[in-house]
Amino acid sequence: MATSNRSTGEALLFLTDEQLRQGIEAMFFAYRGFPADPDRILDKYGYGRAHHRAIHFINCVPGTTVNNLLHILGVTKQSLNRVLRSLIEDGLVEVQVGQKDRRERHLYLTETGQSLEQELSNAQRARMRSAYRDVGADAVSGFRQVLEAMMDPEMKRAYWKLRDNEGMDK
Amino acid sequence: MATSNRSTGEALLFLTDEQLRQGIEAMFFAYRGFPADPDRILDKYGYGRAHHRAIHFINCVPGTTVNNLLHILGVTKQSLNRVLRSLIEDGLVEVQVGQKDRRERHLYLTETGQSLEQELSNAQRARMRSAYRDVGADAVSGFRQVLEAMMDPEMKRAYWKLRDNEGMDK
DNA sequence: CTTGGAATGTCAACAACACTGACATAAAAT
DNA sequence: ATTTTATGTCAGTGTTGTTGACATTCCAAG
Repeated sequence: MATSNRSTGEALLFLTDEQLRQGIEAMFFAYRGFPADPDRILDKYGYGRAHHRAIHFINCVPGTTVNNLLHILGVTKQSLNRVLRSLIEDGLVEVQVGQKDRRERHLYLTETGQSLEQELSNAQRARMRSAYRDVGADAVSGFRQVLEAMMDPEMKRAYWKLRDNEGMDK
Repeated sequence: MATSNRSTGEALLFLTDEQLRQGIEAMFFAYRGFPADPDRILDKYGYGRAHHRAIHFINCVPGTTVNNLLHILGVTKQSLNRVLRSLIEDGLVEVQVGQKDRRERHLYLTETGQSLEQELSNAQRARMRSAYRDVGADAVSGFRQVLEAMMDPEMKRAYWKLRDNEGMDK
């Protein structure tokens, strides 16, 4: 099991139940305030976190299909549809019927949608940036490593798929 | 808008919008699967995440008052009360009227409650332990540093208060 | 002792966001 | 021609959060 834990002494101190519990609680408290800044903005427009998530990932992968978005977000089509409908009605999201497969609906942010995305994004990045700056590059690297190691294989795939898609156009 | 830090060179590469966005998404995907293992256990008992959180922190700070728990969890008394009521009815949580101030209700886990807490805790720790082991102590340290830097001041206080309370008895 | 306020509990109504199940439509695939 | 896939929609339900209103209990100050 252990690779090279000679004495199993303090080499594994960070694996004690106590240390693990603190990590779990750190996740809880960090994530508790994490969406607070975007929430304030969303409130102004009568939207919730579900709208934010949809906007975020449509911006990330412009032209994504409904089905793809479903899997990224991990919700049912009924749940997503409710959110999408209001975003489309309000002119933040544009739907384009697929050219190759006309069953598919490709989703894009309108200019209005992009503008809200920027507003939300800036708010959320500000918190992250401030935290990153406080701790330095090495800590950030560790942060990312642990998060990626914590993901379910399925979610890790979604995460990397997004990173690969970056800069790609349809 | 662009955070190209040409003058400062690559020293601040981890502060680019792109890097920050990836950090945000890493948080999203990691937290998405984070409560999955406990959720499966809670389902068996007909409980939800709110019950888990209450159980977790009552276990952490035995004898905590309702009001204190309220602030830790960041919910209203009505919301917490619904959860507590079912936990008390089911015999997982015991209420003790305060001796000094008899308005206060001090909360404790019963043996049954502790047993469920262990079951949940073990499941959640397993994921965390596996992630920690994969990345090593340095990354874990960075992980914790970033999370703590991300917390709201109020939540940081709650977090440290819990850590101080450790090992204390009433 | 009376009054005020704090801590708690309870009831009702409501909203956001998730779920399931059922059904409809259009179009691709076989 | 039939099946499968992608999507949308309707109805119902559940968890978890919210406000607002009101009652109870009890400490503390006047």
